Amino acid sequence: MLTIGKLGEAAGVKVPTIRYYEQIGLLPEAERSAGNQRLYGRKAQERLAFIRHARDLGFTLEAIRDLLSLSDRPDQSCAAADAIAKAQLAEVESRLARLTALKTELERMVVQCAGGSIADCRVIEVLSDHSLCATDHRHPESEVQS
Amino acid sequence: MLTIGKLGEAAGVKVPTIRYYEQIGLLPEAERSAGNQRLYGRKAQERLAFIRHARDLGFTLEAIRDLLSLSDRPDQSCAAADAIAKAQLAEVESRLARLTALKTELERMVVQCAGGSIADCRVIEVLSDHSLCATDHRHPESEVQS
DNA sequence: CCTAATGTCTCTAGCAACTATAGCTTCAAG
DNA sequence: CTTGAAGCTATAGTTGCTAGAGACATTAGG
Repeated sequence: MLTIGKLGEAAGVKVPTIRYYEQIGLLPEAERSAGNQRLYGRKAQERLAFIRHARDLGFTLEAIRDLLSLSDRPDQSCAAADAIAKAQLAEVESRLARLTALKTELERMVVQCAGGSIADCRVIEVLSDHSLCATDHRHPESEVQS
Repeated sequence: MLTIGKLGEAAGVKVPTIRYYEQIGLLPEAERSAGNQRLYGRKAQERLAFIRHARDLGFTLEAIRDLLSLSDRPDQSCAAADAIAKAQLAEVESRLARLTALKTELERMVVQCAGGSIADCRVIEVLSDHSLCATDHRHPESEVQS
């Protein structure tokens, strides 16, 4: 049995984050020691590793919640898990496309800057006027994290 | 003079967002009509367009605050603006690198899924075990939005 | 066995950048 | 003159944590 600190160390997750995951029901309530400290066994360790890994891949906690509940029912079809992963892939692809456009625009901006005064600064100028942009980098959908 | 609704429409920014920008001091306090409604002139319109455009390019509000104060002093060197833009470019590049790794991993995951039951699901399996991954996609620094 | 240092506990508040809600007032059209 | 849209303020919620306060638990050294 591991204390929360050891568990966090093992999984690469900070202690308050583990407590937070428990609080929002992503991890079950931990067993407690005589002195009321949380104790974790191998199952909890695996579950946390799963969460960590999915977070690293950019899945939201909501998606992870769904994936975890799927993984708890090994006899069911994996279509749902597949769909979640595909949605995440699509999300990542769309972010990639957008970031690529941003990169292009920022590069143009930085390269064109001759280093004079603000009055002639391309950075400020381009920011002031979208029509100076080569690509259409406008905010497409809502985007969060990662 | 535009009302807040018209301004938002013109700039592609939602009304509450404009009020929020005013609240955090990114936009100056607007003039008011006799009936206490906000009224905006061309300067405010340009400032909001600048903000919107910079947000679209992924700059944080803090960076935008700096860029705006730079653009208010046209006689100064543009080195600072250049540095902000370069930092943003670096940020975008690092996010791109990470997202590219994520995409690779998610594709592998999705392609390998044979569509059977959860028990044999590659998606779940890979999430359970990082050593099944081809790339090192571990969370490098902190990352936000965009 | 005692003490000091570290670890853990709960609870609350804060971060970015908004978005949503409630309950009110003002404005423009018919 | 009335109705409905748009505006006002203020507060709370979103996501995924992170930081802090103040109290208890555990462990290592002397």
